[in-house]
Amino acid sequence: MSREEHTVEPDALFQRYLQNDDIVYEATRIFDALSDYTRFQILSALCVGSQSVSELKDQCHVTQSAISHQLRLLRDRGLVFARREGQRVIYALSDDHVTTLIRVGLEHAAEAAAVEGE
Amino acid sequence: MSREEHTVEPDALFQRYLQNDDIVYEATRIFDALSDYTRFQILSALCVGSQSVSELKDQCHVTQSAISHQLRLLRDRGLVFARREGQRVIYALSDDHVTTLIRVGLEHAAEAAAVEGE
DNA sequence: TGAACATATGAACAGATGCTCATATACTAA
DNA sequence: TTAGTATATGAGCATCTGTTCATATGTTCA
Repeated sequence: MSREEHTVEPDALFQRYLQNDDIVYEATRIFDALSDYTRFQILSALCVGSQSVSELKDQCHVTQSAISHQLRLLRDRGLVFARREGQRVIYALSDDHVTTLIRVGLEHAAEAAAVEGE
Repeated sequence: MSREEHTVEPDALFQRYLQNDDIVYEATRIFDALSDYTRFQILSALCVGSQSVSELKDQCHVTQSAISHQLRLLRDRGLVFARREGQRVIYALSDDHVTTLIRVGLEHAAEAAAVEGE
C-alpha cells in the first residue's frame, strides 16, 4: 500500500475535473471523435498499430476522401499524428486514453448485445 | 502532445469485438451519448447518485424541456432508467461502464488541458 | 519532364441534432 | 374538483455533420 503524502483522492480529482468547464468540454470532444462509425473504425485500427491512409481506407470501407476528411478532424483534435513515408502518409494514435476508451466502449456494447439476445 | 506511438498487444477478445458490426455500432452509440455537453453533465451527475429531473436541471443550467428531451434519449439507449417518487421522477445510471468512460475521458481532457497550458 | 500513384482539401448538399415554445400528462393537496 | 407542481412530448427551426465530387498537392520513377 502506497504511503505517498502528496497524492489526491481519486474521487476528489474526479469532482474537481467536473467543475472545470474547459475540461468537461474537452472530454465531450474525445467522445465525439469516437461517436462516428468511420472515425471509430479508424481509431480502432490504429490501436493495433500505425497505418497508411490507403490501408485505413480498405479496412473502413469508405472512400479515400472521406477517410482523409476524418483524419484531418482527428489530427486537429490531437488524437492522431502523421508522418510521411515516401508516397504514403502513416497515421498513429497520439493518445493512449483512446485505446482504453475503445476497450471499455466495446465491453459495454458486447454486454448490451448479449442482454439483447437473451 | 506526445509523438510516441501508443499501440496495444493484440487481444483476442478486443479483435473479435471489432469484427462485429453490431457491437462496433453499439459502441459508437454510447460515445455519442457522451459527446454532448448537456448529456455529459447529466450522466456525470448521475455517477454520484440518482437525481430527480429538477435537480439535474439545476446542475446542468438548461431548461426543463431540454433536460427531459435528453433524458428520453438516454433512456431509449438504455443508459439510464427512471422511477417515480410522488411528483418527482428519479433517474439513475443503468450501466456502470458509463462511470469508467467519464473517468477516463476526464483524465484525457485534464492532460490535454495541462499540455495546452504549458 | 511527365505519368502514375497517394493524399489533402474546398464546395455543396442531405440528413441529423439540440434547442425553444407551447402544450399535454401525472401526481398532490386543499 | 381545482390549483399547483413536476415531467414529458410534438413541432419547428437554426445549426452542425459526414459524405461526395472535383481538383489540388506531393512523391516516385522512368
